[in-house]
Amino acid sequence: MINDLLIENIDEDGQFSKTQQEEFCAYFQQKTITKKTFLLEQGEVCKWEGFVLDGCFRIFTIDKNGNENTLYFAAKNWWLMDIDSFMNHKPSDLNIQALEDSKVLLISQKDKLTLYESIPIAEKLFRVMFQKSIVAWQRRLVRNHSLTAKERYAHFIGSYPEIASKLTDRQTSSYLGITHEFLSKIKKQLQIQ
Amino acid sequence: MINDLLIENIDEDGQFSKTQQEEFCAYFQQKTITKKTFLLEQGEVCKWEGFVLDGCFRIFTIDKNGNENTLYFAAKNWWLMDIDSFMNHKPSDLNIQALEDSKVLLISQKDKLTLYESIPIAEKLFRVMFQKSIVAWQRRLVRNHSLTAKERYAHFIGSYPEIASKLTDRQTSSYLGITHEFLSKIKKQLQIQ
DNA sequence: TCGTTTAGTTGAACTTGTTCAACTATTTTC
DNA sequence: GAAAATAGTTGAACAAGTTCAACTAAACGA
Repeated sequence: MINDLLIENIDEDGQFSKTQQEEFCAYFQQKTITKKTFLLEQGEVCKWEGFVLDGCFRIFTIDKNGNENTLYFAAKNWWLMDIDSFMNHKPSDLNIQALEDSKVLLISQKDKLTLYESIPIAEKLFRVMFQKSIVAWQRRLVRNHSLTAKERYAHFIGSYPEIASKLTDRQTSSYLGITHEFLSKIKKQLQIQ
Repeated sequence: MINDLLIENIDEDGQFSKTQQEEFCAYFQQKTITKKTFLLEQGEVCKWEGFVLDGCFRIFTIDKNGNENTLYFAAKNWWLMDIDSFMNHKPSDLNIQALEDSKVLLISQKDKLTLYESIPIAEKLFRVMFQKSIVAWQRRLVRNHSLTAKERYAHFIGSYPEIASKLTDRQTSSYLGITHEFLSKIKKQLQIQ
């Protein structure tokens, strides 16, 4: 019952024993989500941490003006959750929606705590995962401050071509922090050149 | 030899025993840094994680055009480091400079590893710390995408008045992602209203 | 304390990105 | 397969933020 993709993702360096791999995977439940379904809607408490086995999700907020703001996309081999809501048992500000038919592994709050106690190495592996995530957020901030929208778009499709190809322009623009009209103009400019 | 500020910061819920508090603190070395001194310069490997006892630091990048981009400020009771450089022993992209005479506690890479092995609870406490940090980065991104520069400035001085009061406008503007000229104009507008 | 550097201010011209509206193309749904 | 909804395109007017240059104010170093 070991899920290779999951184990490979969290335990790159093979620190788990075979038994631990099995126990680790046993905490997760597989779930199938159809396109456009919300895995989490703002207002709900996020009761799980998720790992994408297949498909793609968009994690986004909606502000008071109704504008959507995409935090990130989670395709195969990515984690997804509202950390704040999950940690503090409070209503989420985030929406998590499947962009296509998808499969995820979910672990509940209770099982996550049990996991950390039962497999102490897991604590370390998730700490490292969160550290890497911070680095990625810092880099994104710097890009947002130092690059133009055109440069950010080029960086995005260059860095995540598989994800970018699955998105509508509206979804891409809400990730880049620009309007979809302006993205349309950027794409036109890039064609001409 | 227990440093109350440090213990209070990392172990809010009092999970450490007295002995563990002492051992934890023993890994840290105090260092005094004079105003304008760099605790880390880009190109160096970040060999420590730091905790600010007193004073204030600015953590920033400099891009190819020479533009400075401030990731964050670290005042008393904040952590500071280049996570990527520290984790992966690679040259840092970041600069960390004291804005005033400051005192920090530093823990070396080696001691950090020893600490995690010797006090397993520390692993959990740092994991939680990193999780909180991700939440903060996500919120900052959403603000950058959904608020105007004027609104971001108002949010910043409202949220961190003590830090904001120590900064030059150039430092503040490099945090907000705008030019210092434009910040000057924003401040004028806010006065008139 | 004087001279020099650094920081802040202001205005004018400019660039980047937004808004709104009208249109076309594509998907979805029944 | 038609109708309806959603997505993308384009243009014109506008707003937000930048650039450059010239100036003033403040801080710093010898």
